[in-house]
Amino acid sequence: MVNMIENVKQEIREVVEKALVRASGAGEIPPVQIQEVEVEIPREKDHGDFSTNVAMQVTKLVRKPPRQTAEIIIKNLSLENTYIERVECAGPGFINFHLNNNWLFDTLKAIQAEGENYGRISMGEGKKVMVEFVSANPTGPLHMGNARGGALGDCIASVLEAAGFDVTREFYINDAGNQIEKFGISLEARYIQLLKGEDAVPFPEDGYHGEDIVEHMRNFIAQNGDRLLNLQPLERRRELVKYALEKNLEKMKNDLESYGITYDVWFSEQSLYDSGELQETLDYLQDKGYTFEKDGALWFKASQFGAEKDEVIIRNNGIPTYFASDIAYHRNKFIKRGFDRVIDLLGADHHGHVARMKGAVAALGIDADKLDIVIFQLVRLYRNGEIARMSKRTGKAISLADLLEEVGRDAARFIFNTKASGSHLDFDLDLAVQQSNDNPVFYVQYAHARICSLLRLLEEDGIQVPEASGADLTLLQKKEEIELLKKLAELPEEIRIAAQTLEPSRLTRYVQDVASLFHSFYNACRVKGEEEGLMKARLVLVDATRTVIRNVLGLIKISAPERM
RNA sequence: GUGCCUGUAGCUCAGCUGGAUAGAGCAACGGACUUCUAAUCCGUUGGCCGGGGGUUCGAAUCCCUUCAGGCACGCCA
Repeated sequence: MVNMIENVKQEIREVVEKALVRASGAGEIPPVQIQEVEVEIPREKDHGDFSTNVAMQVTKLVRKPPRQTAEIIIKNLSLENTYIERVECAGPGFINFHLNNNWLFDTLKAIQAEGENYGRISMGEGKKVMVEFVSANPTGPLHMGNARGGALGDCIASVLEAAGFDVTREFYINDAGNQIEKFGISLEARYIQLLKGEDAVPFPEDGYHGEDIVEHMRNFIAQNGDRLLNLQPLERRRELVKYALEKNLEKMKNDLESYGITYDVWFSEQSLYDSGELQETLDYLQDKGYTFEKDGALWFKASQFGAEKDEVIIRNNGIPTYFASDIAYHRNKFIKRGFDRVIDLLGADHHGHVARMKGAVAALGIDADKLDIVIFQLVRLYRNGEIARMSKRTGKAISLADLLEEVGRDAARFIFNTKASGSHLDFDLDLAVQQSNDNPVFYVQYAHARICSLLRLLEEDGIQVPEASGADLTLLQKKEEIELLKKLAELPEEIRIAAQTLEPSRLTRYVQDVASLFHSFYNACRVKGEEEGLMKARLVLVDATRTVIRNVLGLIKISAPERM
């Protein structure tokens, strides 16, 4: 659980805080109370390894020019037993810290010691978090929106795990309500049509017209014949829905599995009806006076809780809306199951749900900040430079299964995580399968394979990766070695920020940077055949790079091939 | 009409809880393999950060306004 960047920042914070106290004690500046000294890594290498803007922040309190304050702070710094080698005042009043490289060598030792756990942090303190994602309507196949939401949600979950949260991945099955009703009517119509001819019964206008419905009924009849014809429609539909839903769920489970996603819980919406939780929730809201009746329907006063308008929760036909069961569902998540935090992923077309859902959570007496709703923008597919809507093979809308078949799991997961969730994403199908340097997936995997190849070759000569403590790491001096090392040191910090912002796309960028710096190193420095001390030090570095690449790829569940 | 998201290099995007000279990849151009994988590397070119106001020591970043694109505004989910 080492986060060397955080350690060094903390060291600098402490040293600066002490200097402030000392300076005010000596009467050089008035006493200043500062919440936390901000320490950052400057963009420009000339500006040191770390810097702080504290002198500028206190400029009003101190009533001196920032540069002068900075000089006073610097004068009072006590740098014994720190990584800090040199300090200077620069620009409008920044204090820049130049470190000796020992912190990087310590990082290397930490990477070797922690191995596959390097990067993990304890930020989450074991708190229970649920990530609910995809939760696609089980009436049809998974589409591109589900594909992005799936990659995103699964990686958010992984990032939170790495950050020390106790994560549950959950899929909410919409197996109740209106669309299931429609599903049943559609299945039934096809069932009768298949048995008694197209004209026997009209197909409902607003039904599901997809070929998959017909397909289900064909299979059902092959297995079960026409025995449902004599049943009451309600009974008949129930059987057909049960059959088709099971098939659809199985297909979804399989598709998601081959996409690398395994859920801890598949949660049924219907179960909220059956357990009485839905009714309990509605009673609660009514008791609290958070509802009112209008036009024969029951409404939730969402506008009292920050939403734009009120929402119907029980229709005038007595049937609860989707929103009603979603409120009960969130009550279940927080209260029945005690999650400290819940994260829902929704496509941009559902963003209208955010304010009212948060409002509902607040109405339940739960801190609405415990619910994060991540909205991701929708996907546009490109092929041959043009927007691709249809699958080449099936001629229908491209499904997750089609995508996996065409570009594979690694490329799909990686590319869906290259952009921030709020950004629109253009997915270039041609690029995703290209085995070239244009393709970021291969670029990173190639770096890993290259490292493995190098280690393999040395091993054939009887040379192993040495213990970091037994190698003279100070021999690592070249620019390419140091740059790579610094990047490796950033992994825990990257995970911290990715967990905080719920943006796994940081990690795909990060691992590309690692790969890039490794390739630069590889071209500038030899390992095999070098003088033994240097070779050993570089071996430790190369092995640590492999660990970092593998850990990140493992986190986003992308393969790290040893040969390419 | 109202709300949300987006607008940064030719293209795809970072940077957005304010910091120093706005970054990366691709594309374009010029280089590097007798030596560990050239699926690689090195260098060069490329920017009124959509426009206009404001806040401040300082704005791509915060506020207002305006333009453009996407999405949503249902007793659908």
